[in-house]
Amino acid sequence: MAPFVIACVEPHLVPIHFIFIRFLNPVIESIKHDVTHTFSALFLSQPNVFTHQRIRFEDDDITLSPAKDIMLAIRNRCQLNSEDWSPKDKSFGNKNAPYAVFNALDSMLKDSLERLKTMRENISSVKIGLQGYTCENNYIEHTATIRFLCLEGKLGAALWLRRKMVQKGILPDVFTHNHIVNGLCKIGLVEKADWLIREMLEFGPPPSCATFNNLIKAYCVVNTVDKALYLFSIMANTGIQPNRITCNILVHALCQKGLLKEAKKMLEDILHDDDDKDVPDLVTSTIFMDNYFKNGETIEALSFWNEMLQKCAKVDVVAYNVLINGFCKSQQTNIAYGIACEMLKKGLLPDAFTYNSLIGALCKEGNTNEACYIFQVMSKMGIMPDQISYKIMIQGLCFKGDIARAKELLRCMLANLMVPKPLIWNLIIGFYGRCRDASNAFFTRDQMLAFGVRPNVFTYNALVLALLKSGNIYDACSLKEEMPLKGLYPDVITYNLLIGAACNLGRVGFALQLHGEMLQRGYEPDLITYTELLKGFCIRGKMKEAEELYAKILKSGLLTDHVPVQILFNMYCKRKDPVVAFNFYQDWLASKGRGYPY
DNA sequence: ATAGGGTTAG
Repeated sequence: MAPFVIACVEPHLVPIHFIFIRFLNPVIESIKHDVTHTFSALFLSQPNVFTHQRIRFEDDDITLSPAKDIMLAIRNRCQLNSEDWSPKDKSFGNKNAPYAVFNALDSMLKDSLERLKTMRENISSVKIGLQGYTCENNYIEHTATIRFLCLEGKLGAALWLRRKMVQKGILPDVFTHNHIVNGLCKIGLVEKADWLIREMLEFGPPPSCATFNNLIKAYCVVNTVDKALYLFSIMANTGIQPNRITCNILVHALCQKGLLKEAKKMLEDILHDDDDKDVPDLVTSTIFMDNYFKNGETIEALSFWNEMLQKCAKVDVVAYNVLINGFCKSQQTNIAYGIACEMLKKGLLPDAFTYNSLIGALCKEGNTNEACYIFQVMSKMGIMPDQISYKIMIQGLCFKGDIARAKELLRCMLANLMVPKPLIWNLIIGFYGRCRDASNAFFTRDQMLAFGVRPNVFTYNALVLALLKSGNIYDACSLKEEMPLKGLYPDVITYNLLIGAACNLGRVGFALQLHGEMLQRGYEPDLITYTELLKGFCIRGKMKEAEELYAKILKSGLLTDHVPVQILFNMYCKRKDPVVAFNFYQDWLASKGRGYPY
């Protein structure tokens, strides 16, 4: 992908890089060949291994070819991606880009040389493995491979290799197992990780505190804190002492669920006989401070900060970031700014989180000039803006209507070899949609596709909006039909957009047809759907249907804003039914008094 | 060596 992006950004730089590729390619190819052969030899000595296997687990199964994955794992360390090498799109020529591109080329060169080095090392270690075939060498090599496979997310292969080792009577150590547990959790196979820990408890190696922490964290992430707590109790039963990290994982999860009191209680219980319980843990305090800021309780948050300053040996960048973000979120950007300066004076360097918080706050204030300035400062301080920085800036600029600068930043990303996530493209497309500029919306979508970014439901909804705003309901509907062909499905927003547009055109029949289709496909209409339909009935003067629908809304308990009420009220007024309108209004007030939300 | 807190979310 990287060379492809360079090609698009700076076509005139192609020759330099091309020479570079041409120079390295024969070397790379010969080594790739060498690696493949050495590995084939290694694996072919075991007949069943090379055939593609289907590994079946108790509760799930993953189709994979472990040997291939393992070989790829080794080769990936050596691979230079020279495939996508074609200068296609020349529309991104930008005079400011060469420096960035040279930097990128420079780092790619270093990277490639680095890869060549590891490749040589790998080959020699494989050859040692073949000739010597000592157990110790194999053990080190295999556990390293397992770890690498886990980092790559190839857990099927990692588990397979582990099983092979176990079958040969060699048990990988607890660190290797922890990598597998962590890897399984990262790709969402939490149950599988749970199984592995049970396996470890039964057959060894005995799980460590870190093993449990991995799984406890995973259960918290998928919002099954009860399971995490259960695991916590298992831990105690098996004689493994929970540590600070265990506490922090659980405290964090409980706080996020709004169970602050429970979190504090648990902490007290665990730290009951801890000698230095008077010295607060920096991470724990940071979690509490963040939680209080998020609940809008600034004074409590600050009391944690003061305690940290007094009792902790030193505070760190994360603690400062929580403080800065807290003030940013409460729209006290100047204070946040001041704290960032104080942080610098203490010798703590702000990181991407710090800058992103500040930029976000400035954008929210509408101060995009200042935000742009901080954005530049960030780069000068050596912190490269990440996808989030760009997202915040582009969103702020689009909101302000400054599409020129927003697009400039998009170009900047591409020049820095960052491929913008769909969200960022969607912001630009959404802007054009709101401006009724369907042609630029689709042009941006095409650029997105050209950079290999797949549109998502939000992209389609933005495009549907663009078409509807420019009065083209027919094409908007075709777009909805196109979605399943691309593996995407319209959602409630898509339907609401179309239903709303149909109603505005007075085509209530068509709106109802869409509503029916929505129900048929299993989508639950929401308040917006009903509000749009209500509007449609009122526009066509179908008072009976409107009133029936309103009754349905009331009954469903969906009425959480005043819009449907206002639509009906305006209708009664327009129809010169002042008495009806007044009574309706009175009824609504009374229902509010009885505890209805609106 | 592995595990903990902070920035986005249409």
